[in-house]
Amino acid sequence: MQSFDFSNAPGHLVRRAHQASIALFAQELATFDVTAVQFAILQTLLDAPGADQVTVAQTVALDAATSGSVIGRLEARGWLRREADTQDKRRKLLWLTAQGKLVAKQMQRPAAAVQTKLLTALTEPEQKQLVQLLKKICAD
Amino acid sequence: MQSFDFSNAPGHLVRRAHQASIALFAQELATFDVTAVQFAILQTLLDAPGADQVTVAQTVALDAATSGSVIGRLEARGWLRREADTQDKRRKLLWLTAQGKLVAKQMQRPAAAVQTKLLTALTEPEQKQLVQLLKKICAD
DNA sequence: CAATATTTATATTCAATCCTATAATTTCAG
DNA sequence: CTGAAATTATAGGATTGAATATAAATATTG
Repeated sequence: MQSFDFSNAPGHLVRRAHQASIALFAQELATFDVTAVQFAILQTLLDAPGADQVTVAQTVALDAATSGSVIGRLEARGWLRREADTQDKRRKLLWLTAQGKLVAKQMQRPAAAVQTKLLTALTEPEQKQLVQLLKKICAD
Repeated sequence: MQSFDFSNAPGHLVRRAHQASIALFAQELATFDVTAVQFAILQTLLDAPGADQVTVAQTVALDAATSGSVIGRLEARGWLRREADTQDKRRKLLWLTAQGKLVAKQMQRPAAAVQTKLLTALTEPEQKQLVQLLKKICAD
């Protein structure tokens, strides 16, 4: 009398995989006390210094309200600063601080290790396949 | 000067897939105003009436604190009731109300539709493969 | 049996997440 | 140019989620 088969429901599996990913990230980057989303924002700004919040939110796949609050925490931490855009006064442009740049780079190696460990149960071809399949269902 | 390749990072893809899943669920079950986690708990109790919170939490893959708060909301909504276990007074046993049973069953069809729609971009063999791969990385 | 350890539920705290609304700007249409 | 529409940031509210601490009860060990 099985009501709903969770063990094979992709939605449920994706939630669990996300849980595992977040937990692994926290563990692997414990010294930095940073979350996966915070890391993503820092990396985005490493590549695109001076981006505004909307652009960052889109890059990282967050809505504007969420990115705003995460960015606020990164600012409080001294890893980035917000600067009003003189051209468009609605915008605030984001810049990593020197310390922000430094830690953002230091985080790259452990963050890459997270990706590896997350897939450790899979063979190499399976790993590639999973990434391809996930990309397909995430395509806008 | 690509710092970190998000587009191929499984952690990031899993987060986005989870986002998509949650959004689809909310949309497909809008009439019930229920979340995926709430649905999972209701289904668990349909199969295992009288389970305690720890058992439910394990079944659904949540920690006890989180499941406690979700269950509190379901109770407030009148979909389940908590009953102290006379054998073990630490425990509270959970039972769906008549209304809870009814809506839990009504939710099954749209919830199944979510699973289908989530994988709509994939071919049938790809769908099966994705589920298998996710199960592998979620295995305890 | 008594002291300790474990288990269960809950409260608290923090973060991420989204939604809605609001304020300030900017852009666009007429 | 003026009014309407769109954009940007932010605030507030709700849920999910985990960690930690606590209280109560049960189980285990000496």
